[in-house]
Amino acid sequence: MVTLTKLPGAPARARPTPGAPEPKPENAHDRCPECGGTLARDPQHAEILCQSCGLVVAEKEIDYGPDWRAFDAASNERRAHTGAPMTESLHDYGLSTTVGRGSRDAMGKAIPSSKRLQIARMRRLHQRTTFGSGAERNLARAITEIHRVASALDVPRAVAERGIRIYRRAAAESMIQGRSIEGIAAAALFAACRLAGVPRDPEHFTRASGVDKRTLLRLHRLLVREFKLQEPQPTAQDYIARFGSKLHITHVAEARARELVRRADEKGLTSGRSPAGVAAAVLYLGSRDVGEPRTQKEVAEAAGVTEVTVRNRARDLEPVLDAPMRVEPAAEPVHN
DNA sequence: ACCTTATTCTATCGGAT
DNA sequence: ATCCGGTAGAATAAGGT
Repeated sequence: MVTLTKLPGAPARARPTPGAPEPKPENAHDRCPECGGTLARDPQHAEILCQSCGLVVAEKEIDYGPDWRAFDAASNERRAHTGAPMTESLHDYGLSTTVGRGSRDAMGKAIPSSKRLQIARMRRLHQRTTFGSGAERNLARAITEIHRVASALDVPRAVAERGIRIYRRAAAESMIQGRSIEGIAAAALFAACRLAGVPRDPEHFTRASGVDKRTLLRLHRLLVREFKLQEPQPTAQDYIARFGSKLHITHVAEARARELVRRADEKGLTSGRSPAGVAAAVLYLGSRDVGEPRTQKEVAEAAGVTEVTVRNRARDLEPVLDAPMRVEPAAEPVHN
């Protein structure tokens, strides 16, 4: 724990800003004894130093500012001063205690040899009853597995922990019986990835976890159904900006494309279709509508779909084309 | 393990500009 | 020559029995 510093009159700060030693000018009466320059405090290093000559006036200052106080259970948890952080990564959240091995008791007194045997026995029993129970052991196995696969696939730690949380829930609701731990573990991590918006290819999962793709997806569906997990579904709108900029179209064309998607969604013309394909088609039609046409080939390439798909989606969209959003005045003047 | 359904992809062709 | 529009069959996804 870093000792915090605080000068009289300075605002109380409970926590140093991490990574920013921001020396701040202090009050006028705080002057450097050497050069008379302004003093500043550096909470990171618990020092007070002169801004002009760099003299360290005081070190290891005590923070006399108010301590953090907790008024409810939630802040109590956040503001607790002791203990390792809780984590999903250990089967018992890292909160369990164990019987130690030392030859001295908590007060530092030597433990008489007559009691040593008894304590060793307690330790053994304690371990067996906590970690040794079937459910705990399986949970630990699952967590190990999730971490293993997560690191093989470069899944961020926070996402892996979310996967573990899902697994715990599945275990709590007796969904593991009759299914493989590895399978549920992989599916839980897979679901966590999708929920976090960083989906992984099921193929990679299969390779990293040894769970075959079909099983993985089936268990994943089970988890989604049971827990009503809401995965963010990418929409065509999400892709328009990205593909649009690849195609170097103007905002006018992009706006037209968005308008088309909106109308198509209303009429249910996009459901079941790949959002990338829809995005490609509206960009094709939209850019053409506003007089900066792109070929099917170009939009297809930008969207990573084939020209056929562009054509098919474009054909689907015909019903919404009859009321074009005229951005520029009609090109052809009428003579008569 | 096998079957069903829907969608997209690959490959290809003919017509239009 | 390139673009466009359409078709046939393979591949894939998701699902059910």
